Amino acid sequence: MNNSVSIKDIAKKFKCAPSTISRALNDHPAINIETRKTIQEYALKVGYQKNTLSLSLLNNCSMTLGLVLPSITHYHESSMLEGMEEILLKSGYLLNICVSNESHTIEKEYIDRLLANRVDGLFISMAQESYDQQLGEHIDRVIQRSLPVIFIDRPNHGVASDRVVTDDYQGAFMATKHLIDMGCQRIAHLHGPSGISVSQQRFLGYQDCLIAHGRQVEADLIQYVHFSAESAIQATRILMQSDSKPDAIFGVNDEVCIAAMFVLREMGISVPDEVAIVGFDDIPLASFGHPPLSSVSRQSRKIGEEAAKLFLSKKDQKLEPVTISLDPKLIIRESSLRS
Amino acid sequence: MNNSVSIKDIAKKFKCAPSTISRALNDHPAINIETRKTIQEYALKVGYQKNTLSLSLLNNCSMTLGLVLPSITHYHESSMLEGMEEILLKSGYLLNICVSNESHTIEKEYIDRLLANRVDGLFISMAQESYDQQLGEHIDRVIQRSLPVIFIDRPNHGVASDRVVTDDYQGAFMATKHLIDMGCQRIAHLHGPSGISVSQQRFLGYQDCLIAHGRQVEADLIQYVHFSAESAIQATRILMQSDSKPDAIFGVNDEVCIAAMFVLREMGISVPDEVAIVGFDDIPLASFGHPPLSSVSRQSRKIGEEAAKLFLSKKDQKLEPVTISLDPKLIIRESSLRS
DNA sequence: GCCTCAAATGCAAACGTTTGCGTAAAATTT
DNA sequence: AAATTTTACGCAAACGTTTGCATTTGAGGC
Repeated sequence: MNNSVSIKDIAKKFKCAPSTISRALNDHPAINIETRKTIQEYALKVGYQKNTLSLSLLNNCSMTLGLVLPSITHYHESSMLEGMEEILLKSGYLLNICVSNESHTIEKEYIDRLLANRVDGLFISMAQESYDQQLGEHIDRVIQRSLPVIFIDRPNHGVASDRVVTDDYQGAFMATKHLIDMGCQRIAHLHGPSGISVSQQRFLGYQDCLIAHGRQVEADLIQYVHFSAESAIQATRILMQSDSKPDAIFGVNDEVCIAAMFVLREMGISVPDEVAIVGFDDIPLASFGHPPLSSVSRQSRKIGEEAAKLFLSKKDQKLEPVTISLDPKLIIRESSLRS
Repeated sequence: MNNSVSIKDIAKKFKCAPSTISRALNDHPAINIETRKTIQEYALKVGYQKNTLSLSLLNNCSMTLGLVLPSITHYHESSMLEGMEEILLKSGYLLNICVSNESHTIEKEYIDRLLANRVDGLFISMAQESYDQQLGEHIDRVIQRSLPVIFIDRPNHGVASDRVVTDDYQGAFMATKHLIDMGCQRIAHLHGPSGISVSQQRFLGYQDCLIAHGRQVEADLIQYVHFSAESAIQATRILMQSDSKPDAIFGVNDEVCIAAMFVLREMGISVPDEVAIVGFDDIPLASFGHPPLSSVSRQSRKIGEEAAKLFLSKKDQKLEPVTISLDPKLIIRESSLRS
């Protein structure tokens, strides 16, 4: 069943103490250089591999981290994961991935398992359920263990904590400003799920930009959608069939905007001339939309990198909570370009 | 630094042996029912959490699995991961995610770490480098440990092994057949990276279907691309600027097809009338393409589920290697529909 | 008061590795 | 040759938990 060879096994072979083998394998100078070589060669031959579990137990350090996400299928999330992996690979860590599917129960269960497995730190983007109902005891338990907890995108309520986020507010402000600059008069917003920080910040940026430019924030120009394309279809129809149609749409992410452009095309409404559109996330396919979709790029990959780096700096010294806010960048393409 | 409370700590508090605490927490009947309750309450109060590492060491079973993927940003991969997670969540496992970025060196490094951490099994989609150069010793080492290894999408060379795949050949055949049925005469193929099983199978399906219908397989109708949209741009231009233009394109995945449609639109070539297009993977945005993209759906999520189930059935009994091949499904949309 | 039995709990080993300290033998210095 | 140093290795504890077996305690039967 278990074919793995241990230091003890090797010790028996050489009729010496396990400590000698351990030192030999770690190239400890106290061991005769030839003995070392012999042992190392033998270990290689029989495929010895250090059992990290015993060390984790001993040193209270597992070199394993947890990443808890509501989902992973969006480009932003998977791209962020790749950035994180790149940094952690170099530092010798492994990453446990946990998809909560926006469920508080699942999130809690995963965090329990991660704690039981003694991860050295936790990256988390909180499930909507946890965020909505302000359920944070499962996170508190992690913090009480004095484990580094780094929030990604979605913070927890109230408590000061380490965070890595895009400045969604600023991104939304820029997008809205751009639409205003393009001469749009009635800018609609496809608003993301209401409980989520990202949705809220993007809405606030949109709202404040309108106000800052002396515009009204009209309730019937705001439609709520999920992060998926499907949910944007009906929302766009409602917007365009209302008495006071918008002449621009700022969407909470690119998927909903691409779906919106699809509906507009179906309805014979031209983009950007009749309705200009700006999305958020700058997914790879945004530039191949019809027309190419303007979007706020949020440096997804870099968010992962920064989160990983933040952990590395936190793990040794106890520092004050930090919020790293990455600047979004407005990528202007045809969907919002009016002459 | 380390705030976690152990069974020994509790034992001291109650002035009894660790074994008593252990039994009490596990509701062992040998322990007085009231003692049990007292101890359990205390454990809850002080936030005791079992240290799984010690058990992993003892039982040689970590309840942790490894997943090694070339990348994670494509819909197919992340969706597969979600399916896998769903099953593993129920079974109490955690998943270590490792992104090899198609590099053999990184893949090897990750597998080393996974083995050192004593994962109970491995899911892997091999890096192109490993596959191309037939480098498989790192995998062999895992198998020698008699750990369940389950290949996803990309198999290893020669060796009989457990696999979960889409029937790419059949999917490509269906797509090509559909284009033939639509009256297309010159069907081009955007061929994926040549070393990869998925590319090869899809090309073979395309080729065999053409031959089965008495068509020629013309070299200048085949263009090699990467899996990304960008690389498809030039390929499509070359195809359409050649002397003998195609009147249909079957692409190795949806991203390249969406990019191809973009170029065609730029060139004023109508889809599907002048060029019909069918992709592969059926990503969520396929249906919102201009026009909506026909595509072969490969049940990505189910691949993950099946892989996880296969592991669960393998972990106890040693069974013969199994290949689970999921049927692809052709989703016909406007991009290939000719009247 | 002695024996038996059951109930409740303790002991110790095990998993694999590291590491401070001890110790033997060999090499070097007086 | 004795004293000292160096070299090379062994011993044992530690990490947290489980578990078979031993032990203690108390109750009940005779």
